[in-house]
Amino acid sequence: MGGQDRPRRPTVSDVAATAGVSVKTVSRVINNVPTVRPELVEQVLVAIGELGFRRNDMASSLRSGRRTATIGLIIEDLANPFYSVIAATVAKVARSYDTHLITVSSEEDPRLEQRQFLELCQRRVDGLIIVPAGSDHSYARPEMEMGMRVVFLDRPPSGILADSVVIDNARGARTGVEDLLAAGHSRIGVITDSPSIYTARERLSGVRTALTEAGIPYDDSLIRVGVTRPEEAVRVVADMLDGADPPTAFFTGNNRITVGAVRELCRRGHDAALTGFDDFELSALMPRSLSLIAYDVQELGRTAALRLFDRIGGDGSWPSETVIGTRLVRRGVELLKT
Amino acid sequence: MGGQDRPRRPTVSDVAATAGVSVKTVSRVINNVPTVRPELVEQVLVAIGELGFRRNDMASSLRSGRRTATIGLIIEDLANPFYSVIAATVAKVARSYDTHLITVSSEEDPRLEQRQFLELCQRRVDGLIIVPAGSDHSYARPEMEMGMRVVFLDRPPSGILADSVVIDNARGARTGVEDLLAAGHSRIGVITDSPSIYTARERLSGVRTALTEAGIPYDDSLIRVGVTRPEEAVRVVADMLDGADPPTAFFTGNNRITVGAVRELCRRGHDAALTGFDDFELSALMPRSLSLIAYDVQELGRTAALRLFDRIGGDGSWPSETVIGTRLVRRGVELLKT
DNA sequence: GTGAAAGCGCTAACAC
DNA sequence: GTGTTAGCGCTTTCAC
Repeated sequence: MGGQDRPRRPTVSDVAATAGVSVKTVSRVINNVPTVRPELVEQVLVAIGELGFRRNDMASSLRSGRRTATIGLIIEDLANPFYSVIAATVAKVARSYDTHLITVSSEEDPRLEQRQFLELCQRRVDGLIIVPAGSDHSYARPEMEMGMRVVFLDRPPSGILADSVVIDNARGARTGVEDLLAAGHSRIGVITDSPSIYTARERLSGVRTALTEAGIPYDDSLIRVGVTRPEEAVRVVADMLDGADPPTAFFTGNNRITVGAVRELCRRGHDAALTGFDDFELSALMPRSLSLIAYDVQELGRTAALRLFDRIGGDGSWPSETVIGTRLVRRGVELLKT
Repeated sequence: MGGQDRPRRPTVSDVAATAGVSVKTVSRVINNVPTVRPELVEQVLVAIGELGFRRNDMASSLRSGRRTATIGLIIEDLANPFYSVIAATVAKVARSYDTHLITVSSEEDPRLEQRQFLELCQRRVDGLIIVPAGSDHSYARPEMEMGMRVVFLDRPPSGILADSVVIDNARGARTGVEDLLAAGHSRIGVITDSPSIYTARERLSGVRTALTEAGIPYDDSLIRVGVTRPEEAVRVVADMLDGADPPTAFFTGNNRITVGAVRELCRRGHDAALTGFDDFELSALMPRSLSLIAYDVQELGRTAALRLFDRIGGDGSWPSETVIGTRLVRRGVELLKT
C-alpha cells in the first residue's frame, strides 16, 4: 500500500541530473535567482515536478546561516482561551513574516519553562515569546547573549533585561473596585489567584490602593488569595456569603474565578454585585449583570509578536516595557433585553 | 548592550578543542553513548557549560536522518476553542513523544491548506494532522508516498486513502432531533453551516433521517444552511420567529449558531426549545435551558495524535476510520438551582 | 575506547 | 550565465 516503500526523497542533485544542469542552477531556480536562462528554469521546474522534489529547509538554513523562519511561544496552557487567542494572534503575525510558530505549554512549572526554552534554542528558533511561570529568568541570558531574541508577555522578566508587554493590572483592578465603592458598597469580597503570580499581585495591589484611598478599613476575612480553579471560587463565595456580616459585592481577580462566582451567585439567586478582571467570550450571555475589566488580548499578542520581529530584524534599541490599557465594561444577558 | 555583539555559537569542535578531545567524543557525550571514559565525559561537560554549547538540532537530524521530532497541525483557526483544545491535546501527546508541534491555520481556505501542507513537508515534519478545509486532498499523495504520515481529523480525506478520526455527526444530530420530536415538537427550525463542510452535511442528513422516520413533512422554510457566524444565526432565528407559523423548537448545527440562537431567544424572552450540536465551555451558565450534542473533543485530538505516532513508529496497517460517539446533555443555569 | 575522514542536503564563493 | 568546490554542524563509517 502507498507510503510503505519509502523511495528516498529526491535531492538537488537528483533534480540536476534529471534536468541536465548543475546543482547550483537548481539552487538558483528554487531560490528565484533571476539570472537563469528561462529555458533552463523551465527544465529544472519540469524535473522538480517529475520527481516531486521539495527543498529541505533544514539543510537550506543550516548552510545559508539565515533564519530558520520559526519562532517559539511558551505559555501556560493552550486550552485556556486567553492563551489560545494569544497563540492565534502571534501565529498570524508570524505568518506575515513567513514564519512558523511552535507553541509549548509550561503548565505553570518554572522548571518545565526553562527546559522548553532550552529545547527551542536547540532548534534554533529565530526568537521566543514567553509568558513566564518562574520568577528567575537569568537562565535565558547566555542564549540572549548569543543572539536569541526574547520578548516577555503578560508578565515581566526578572533577573534579566528584556522586552515585555503587560496589561495595566493595578490600575484596572483599582478602577473596578472604585466603581463598586461608588455604587455604595463598602464590604467587598476579594478573590484572587496565588500572589506568586505577577498579575495576581498587581491586581491585589490595585484593589488595596482603591480601598485605602476610600478610607475603608482593611478586613482580612474579605480577602482570599490562592484561588485557582472555578470550583474553588464557588466554595470561597459560598463561604463568604455564609459568614457573619457577608460582603455585598465581590471583586474577582481573573476570568476563572469570575465564572465560579457567577455560578454560585446564580445558584443562590443572590444579588451581590460582581466585578471581575478579564472579559471572556460569552460574558454577554451570563445570567446576571456583572462588570468586567476588559483589555484587548489580541493587541497584547500582536504587540509582543511585532516587537519580537523588530528585534529579529536587527533592532538593537534599549529593551522596552509596553503597557496595554484596560477599560470597565458592563455585561450580562439583561443588557440584551433593553 | 547584551545580545548586540553576536559571538558565534560554539560548535562541537569548539567544545572538543576546549575539552582536549575529538569531536566524535563530544558527539558521544551529548548523545549519551555509554562507552566513554567517565573523566572524558566530565571534561566535555565542563567545556559545554563554559562555552554555553547547545547542540544544533537541525544539523543533528540532517546528518543522522532521524526524525525531526516535530509534527504539524493544520486547523481552521486556533482562536476557536474547539481547535485550541485539539491543539492542546495534540501538543500534550506530542510532548510524551518528545516532539514539538507547529500549528498553522488554514482559515477554511483549501488553497492555503495545501500551501501550509507543502511548507510543513519542506520542514520535514515527521507527520501531519489535518482538519481539511478542501474537498480534494490528492495533493498529499506524492508526499505520503515518500513517507510523510498524515492523519485527518474531524473530516475525512477525499481523493486519497488515509487515517481519519471523526465524530458520529449524523447519529448525533438524529438523536437531538428525535429528542425534540419526543417532546412534542413538529415544527423545528434547523440552522446549519454551509453544506460544503462535511460535518454540516452529515448533521443535516441526520436531521433529515429523524424527520423522515417521524413522518414529518419536509418544510424548506424551516431549514437554513450557510450560516457561519453567531450574528447571522441571530438574524435567522429572528426571521423564522417573525414569519408565519413559526417553529416551536430550533436545532442548531454547531456551537457558534447555538450561541446566536440563545442570544436572540433570550433577548425576546421566547421559550422555544433549543437543541444544538457541540457542547461549549460556559453552556452550564446559559440563561435558558438547552440540550446539546456533546462529545469528547480531547479524545478526538488524542486519538488522532496517537494514530499519527503509531504511523511514525512504523505501523503500516490499512488506513482506519475511527468514529467518536456523541451523547445528549441538558444545560443551562436553571439546572444549577435544583 | 577513541579519532580521522566522509557526507547528510543545501548554498556561498569563486572560477569559467 | 553557469559549474565546481568547499563547508554549514553534526553524526556515521571505519580505522586504530
